[in-house]
Amino acid sequence: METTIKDVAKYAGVGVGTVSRVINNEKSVGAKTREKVLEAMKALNYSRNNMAFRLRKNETRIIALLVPVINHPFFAKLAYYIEDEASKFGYSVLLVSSQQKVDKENEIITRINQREVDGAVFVTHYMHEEDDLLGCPIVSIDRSFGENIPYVTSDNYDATKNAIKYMIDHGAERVGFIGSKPLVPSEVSERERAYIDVMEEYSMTPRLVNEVIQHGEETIVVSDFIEKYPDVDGVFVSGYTLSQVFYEAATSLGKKIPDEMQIVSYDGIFKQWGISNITSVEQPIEEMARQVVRLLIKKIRNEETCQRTVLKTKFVLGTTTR
Amino acid sequence: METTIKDVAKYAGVGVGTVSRVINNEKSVGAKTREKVLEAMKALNYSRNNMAFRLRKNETRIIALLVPVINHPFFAKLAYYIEDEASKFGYSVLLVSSQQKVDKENEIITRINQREVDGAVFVTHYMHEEDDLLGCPIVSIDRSFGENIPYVTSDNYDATKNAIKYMIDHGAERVGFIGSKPLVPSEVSERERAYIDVMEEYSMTPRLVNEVIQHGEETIVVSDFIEKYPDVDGVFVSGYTLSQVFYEAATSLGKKIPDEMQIVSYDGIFKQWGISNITSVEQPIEEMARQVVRLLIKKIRNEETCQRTVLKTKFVLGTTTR
DNA sequence: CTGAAAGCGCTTACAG
DNA sequence: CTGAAAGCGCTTACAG
Repeated sequence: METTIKDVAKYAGVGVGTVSRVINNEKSVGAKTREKVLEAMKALNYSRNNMAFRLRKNETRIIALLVPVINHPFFAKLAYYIEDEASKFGYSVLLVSSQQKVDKENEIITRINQREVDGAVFVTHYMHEEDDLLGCPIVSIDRSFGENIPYVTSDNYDATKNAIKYMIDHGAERVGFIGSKPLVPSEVSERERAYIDVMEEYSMTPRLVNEVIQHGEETIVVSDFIEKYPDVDGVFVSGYTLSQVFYEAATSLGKKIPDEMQIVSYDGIFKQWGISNITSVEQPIEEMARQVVRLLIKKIRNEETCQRTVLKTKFVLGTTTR
Repeated sequence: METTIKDVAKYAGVGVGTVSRVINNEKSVGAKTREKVLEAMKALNYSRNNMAFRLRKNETRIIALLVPVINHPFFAKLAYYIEDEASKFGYSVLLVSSQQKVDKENEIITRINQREVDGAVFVTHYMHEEDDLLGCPIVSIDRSFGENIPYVTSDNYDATKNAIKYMIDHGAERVGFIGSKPLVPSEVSERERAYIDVMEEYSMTPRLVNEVIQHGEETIVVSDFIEKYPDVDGVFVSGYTLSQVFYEAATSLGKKIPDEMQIVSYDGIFKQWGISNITSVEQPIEEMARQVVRLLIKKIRNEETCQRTVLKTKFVLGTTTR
């Protein structure tokens, strides 16, 4: 039905090998022969069957992107740049949302082992045995699954420290921290550590809530925090959704921002999404995306990679700090 | 290197056909034989090479999703539900951002013709010859490329009409319309038509800007509009980004909303993205996504499909109407 | 119930 | 420069 290399060969009166060579632009083909083949291809409207190509070459030229949800500013932006970067290397991106379900994650791991993809970017919240993950090269963001899995992250510790000090320098005296505790060892935990260190350095009492938060439970955690620490006048919020919820909760409680309460968020800025103007530590998402793809390509090609890449964040002033 | 069906067969002391039958859960295999094969598979840590499988079956079990950008609430949400629905049918989603570039779109069309995917969802703004698009089944959103390409849309005309009447009923006397004109015939144009019809019905003067807007140019168009029609007291904004920009511009111009100016947006609501509370015609994105996938699966299976599917929107009151 | 063989559409040594 | 042939790892009639 579909025209194959054989049809083209017959039409052009050459062998299939020759057709293949023309398709792949090999120089070792006579001008006249090439001409004939090209004509035949056009006449028969031939296009290569990539499934066969891939089987033969044993590569899919596809990488998987596993995110908790794509429907989220951070991951959507990440996906955008990952796709863009991957396409520069001739790779396509298979999108997989784990929906924060562990079996969904395992499903994709199975498919990786079945060589549906040449490699994968893992942005995920569950534990996996490193051994299960060796079906293909993997890179990750913000966390490591093991020695063989490089990852990209941002300067969580320093950035958080600076952000908190900024609030203190600008008058905050009772600074709190609210975050969603990662389920697994993750660089995100550095934010909490930074907070605690600053509190110690300034001899301030920590006002800290850092729990495992399920998607949708942000509101509860925020009200708990506000109830527990009604006197805070500066808050570091770790994470985008949380910062949105916190901002809304604080304003609807009648807090004057930033006069009565300052807010800084890690990851709170998505101007293009029309989101409110919270002072934020902005992650270099584009750069993270591109780096992670380049790392993955290197892994696929069996080249040396750096196990941990730390990128610089940017402190962006909004209207929620003095 | 990787263990194949042959290795398993040898290990289990059976033929490769038998192994294949076990893998595919065919009943016609003796219990003991099955046992042996299963053991061998486990012992050798076998997993099927899907590239070979696909070549043999002539299907990739992948569908492509072509969007202008994934980094946008509407498309991200769409992608989320498309992936979810597709996975129910055993399909994966290949993500392709056209970045609003016509050559990027053509690139993916080529790849479709190369049988990288079994089908595609096209959400795109450029013209394409229907003939070029017949490499595999395609479905679309909001527009039709031709008789062979079914699409899903929302009730643009009725919803817009109702929304505008709502503003008029609530006191608006000089109602404007601002939108981004589609480059191609699209159901989105029904919004403009609805606006014009209402203006006529009420004998009101149209205050209309509907241009082709490049990504990033929204601000200019909005200021043009405001300059051109400084007296509007009600505006229908077609599209998400535009509505964000418009809302910001209006407030920063000191317009009292909704007292001096009402705003209704098509597609302006993305609560989970922390976006402001604009009265909106809300598209049933989840349902659109699921329908579009089901249509595509039907096309792939050569079943009958409905060429045009119209889904109901919801009018959601926010704080920008009286 | 099971094995040997053909074939999916390509690529790639191997000869010439 | 080019053709015939083997083979990528599967599935699936075909015989038995």
